[in-house]
Amino acid sequence: MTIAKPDLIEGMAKGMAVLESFDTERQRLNATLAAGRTGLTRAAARRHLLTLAHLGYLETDGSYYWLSSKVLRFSGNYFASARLPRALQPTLDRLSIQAQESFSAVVLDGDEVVIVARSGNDRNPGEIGAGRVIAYGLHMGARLPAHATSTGRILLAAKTKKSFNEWMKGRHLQRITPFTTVDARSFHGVIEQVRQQDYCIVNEEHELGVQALAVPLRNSKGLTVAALNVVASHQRTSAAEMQRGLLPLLLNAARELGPLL
Amino acid sequence: MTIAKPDLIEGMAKGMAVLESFDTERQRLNATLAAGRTGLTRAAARRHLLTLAHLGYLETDGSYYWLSSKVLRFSGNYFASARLPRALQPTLDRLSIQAQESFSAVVLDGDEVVIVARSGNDRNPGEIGAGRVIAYGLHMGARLPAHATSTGRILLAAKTKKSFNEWMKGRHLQRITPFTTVDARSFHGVIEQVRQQDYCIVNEEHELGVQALAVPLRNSKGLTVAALNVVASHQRTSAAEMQRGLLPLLLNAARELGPLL
DNA sequence: GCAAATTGCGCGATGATCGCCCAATGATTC
DNA sequence: GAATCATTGGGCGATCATCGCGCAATTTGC
Repeated sequence: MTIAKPDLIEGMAKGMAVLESFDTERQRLNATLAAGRTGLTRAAARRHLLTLAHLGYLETDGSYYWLSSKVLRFSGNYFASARLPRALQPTLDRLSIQAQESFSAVVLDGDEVVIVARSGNDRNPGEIGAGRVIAYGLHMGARLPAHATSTGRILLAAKTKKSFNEWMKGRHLQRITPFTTVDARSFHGVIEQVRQQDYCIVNEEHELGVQALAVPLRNSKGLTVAALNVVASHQRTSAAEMQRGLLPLLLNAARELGPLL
Repeated sequence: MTIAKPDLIEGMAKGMAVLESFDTERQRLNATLAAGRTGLTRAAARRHLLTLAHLGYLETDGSYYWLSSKVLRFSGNYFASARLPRALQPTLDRLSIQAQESFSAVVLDGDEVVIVARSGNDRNPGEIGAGRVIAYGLHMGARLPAHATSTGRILLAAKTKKSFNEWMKGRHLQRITPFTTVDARSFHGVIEQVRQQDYCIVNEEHELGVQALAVPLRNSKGLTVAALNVVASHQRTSAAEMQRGLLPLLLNAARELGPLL
């Protein structure tokens, strides 16, 4: 897939780049900004923005552009078609009711994990309309850095050593919090440990005050297809408690889900 | 937006058509099928499929293609940027806990409504892994026909009469269940009634055994920006009960949300 | 109120995309 | 089993959509 033949549509690639340039940091763009973010010329960016707006994927006030709800078509179709999220969602819902915690299932996409199913009432009660309404920004389709998350480490540990080494090759692990493991040698050790215990606890390496516990989801052939995790407040729950109270829950769910994946 | 200038990128429009041709009915396509669904030539469809696969939006086994989890980037970015779903989600979560029912917020997109926020535990307990795991297929980004849904009718009733008439112009209302209103004259009456009562109950016109109650969500300027609804089993809850028990809840939520929209 | 910077957009040149066509593969029938 | 038919993968030259330059209009800064 990495090898590009001379019969690839360039206009489409640029358009997708434009559409992706609307990310969490920059949600409203004009032609100049989009050109800057995508590397296109201003004129090209303008044409692509106009086209995308014409097609309904962007809304515009004439000079600035932003994503419209039409982009949800894709995720809607994905959720309708992909068996993975459909198979996982009921279990996640059940878990969140049983444990009163927040659960997510993710897959690996490059150096990030993508949330494909989630459940849990982790909004801050009483804070409705205030700053952050979805705690930790964990919505469907959200992407988080693989190296600093429990699920990411599970999925990295599931790679063959060769494939993992390739992934690490020349990679600079970004520091997210003061506790993030950024040293390559240490990180190799961390992954090795995950391989051995077959679960992963990450403590405040991605978000301060948050700790997460993840397990792999393997299909009936033993192939890891996703990772399942639970996040809890660092203050409220200790790592030991997590391991005692939540790990069996996750492992059970993973075992139960195996045949469906 | 409807007027297309001669500086619109055609390749991009075709690519998006290809990407959208993976819908609920057809989830796996090869070049020939995609060409048929989009109206492109087989050669063009093939190039676009290859391009999309190369960019990571599609996965392929060499001949067939299907959506990959990368399409969730867009919805992820949309959820991160759009204030509407962020503002609504906590309220919906609260409602579903209070009422133990399933709530959705939707916006209108052409002749369909798109779910932009939802909550509720409407999975069928004990049916895990069986046929339908997410009851009624109500996932984020799902699209439902506007004319047969409570929310759709709310949003249609919010249009000016002129705009509504344009929407109706030459439209054939599709029958979804034996109870769906398909006669244009009757439908005008239905919408008129929604205008007057400012809420909408729809009974088994979209799915047998399901009844829904919706109210408009208006911003502080009085403009209807979305619709909020609750669905319940027809057997379990009567229309009168819905009106008595759930309508006040919805109206309260709508009033509460007004300033945030 | 003037100058500098930014933005909107027309235009001719160019190269990416078009779809026809052929070969290879798979399906069907006798 | 062989021969025919249907379908698919992919090359090739022509053509037309896209490129980005550059000007005019507009906004910003002082």
